Amino acid sequence: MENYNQGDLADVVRAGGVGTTEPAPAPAPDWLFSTNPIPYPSGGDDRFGDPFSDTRDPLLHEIDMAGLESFIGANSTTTTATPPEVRTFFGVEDDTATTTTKNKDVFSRMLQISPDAQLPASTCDAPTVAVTSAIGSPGGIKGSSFLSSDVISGGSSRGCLLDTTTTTSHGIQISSPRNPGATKRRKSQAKKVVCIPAPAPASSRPSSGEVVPSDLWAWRKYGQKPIKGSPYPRGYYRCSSSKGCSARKQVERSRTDPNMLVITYTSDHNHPWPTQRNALAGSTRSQPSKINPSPINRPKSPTPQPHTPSNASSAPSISEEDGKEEKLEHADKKMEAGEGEFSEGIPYRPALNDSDGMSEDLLFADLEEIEAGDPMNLLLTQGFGGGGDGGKEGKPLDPFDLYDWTVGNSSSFGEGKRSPGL
DNA sequence: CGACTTTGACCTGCGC
DNA sequence: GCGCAGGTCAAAGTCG
Repeated sequence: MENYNQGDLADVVRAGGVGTTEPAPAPAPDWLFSTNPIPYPSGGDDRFGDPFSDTRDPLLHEIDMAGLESFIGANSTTTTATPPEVRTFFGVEDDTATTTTKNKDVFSRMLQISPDAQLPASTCDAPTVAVTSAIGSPGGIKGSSFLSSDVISGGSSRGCLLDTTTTTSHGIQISSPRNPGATKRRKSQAKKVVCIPAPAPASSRPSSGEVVPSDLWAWRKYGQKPIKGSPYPRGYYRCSSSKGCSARKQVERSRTDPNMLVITYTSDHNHPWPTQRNALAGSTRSQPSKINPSPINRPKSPTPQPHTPSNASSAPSISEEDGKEEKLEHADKKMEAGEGEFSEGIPYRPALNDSDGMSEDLLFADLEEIEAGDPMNLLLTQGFGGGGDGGKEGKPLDPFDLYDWTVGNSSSFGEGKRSPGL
């Protein structure tokens, strides 16, 4: 469900006004929220060529809007044109102020999407939550888009998925890389840009530095390039869950705000969520045990929901600066010990059933678990600051800790490590 | 052994 | 048409 369809890129991610390199002024621009209706769940024809587009994002299922309200809470700098749905979603309403200060902080760091998806790096410069409007999209912003793992789990509090689903006359071609049709549309290709606060500038890890949020999908890095004008390199990832999957994402730090990570999703997954262990194999490595996403990542629906990463830009990972290594290690050990794969409060169990056939019983049993002890759940219902993350030793639930930030796909993503072809 | 990361080279889109 | 910059490939090396 990459909820964006195959429309023109420009149509897909269209934000208004804020320029690219200039940090946006504090007040959120009008384009932050779509004025269009937000059909949720999505459907219709803007599915970006994803056969699974119909299915809702599992993550979506994880959270109920009510929870979101409190979860997303207050801060959002919203805008005038914010539709009720959206406002509610982001807790724009005043009464949502129940969210903790942390929550506010988190959102205060949220991103905005640049009008041009091509310039993601500059999009997140402003500490605001921006949601591109679904301009020209009959469907408007799809719920799943909002509730991507990025937004919810990975970025949930820390990031914002910007996705506008638009159907344009162009249509997108999802084809093999070398396929002219695909490569040709460099600028017209639909993309989703997600900005999330980055754990920290790669400074702590000069060479391997980037911290890439994980998500349910398995991504394999296939390239990295320095971007002109940006001190940070851009990493290129493709979905490794399925060979034929054309889903890709680019990860880079905002040139103006190193604390922000800009993730651009291109194309869509042509397969269901990875349910097999091996499908996540890669991610395990790059995102050591982290994959495990936060509870939120665990698909709630009985059947594996195809889903678009786009929504999920990320799952929880531990901040690099926050003792990520230790935590990860801990998590890994737990997994190995069978204490629960994906411990750390990460309910996601990809291997539950090889064939997507997780029984409802199991599923719901899991759900109960989630409801009972799921950090995200707590988060959603209680706001940040309180609950315990399953594996976090009862530490206060820090929104930032919640996310298991990967070490930039492990060791990769070293900044300036590579200067290929340039 | 399989999957991932790294990295130089190559290809292609896009602006001038 | 040219050159730049971005995007992808693929070989080599690494890791669990």
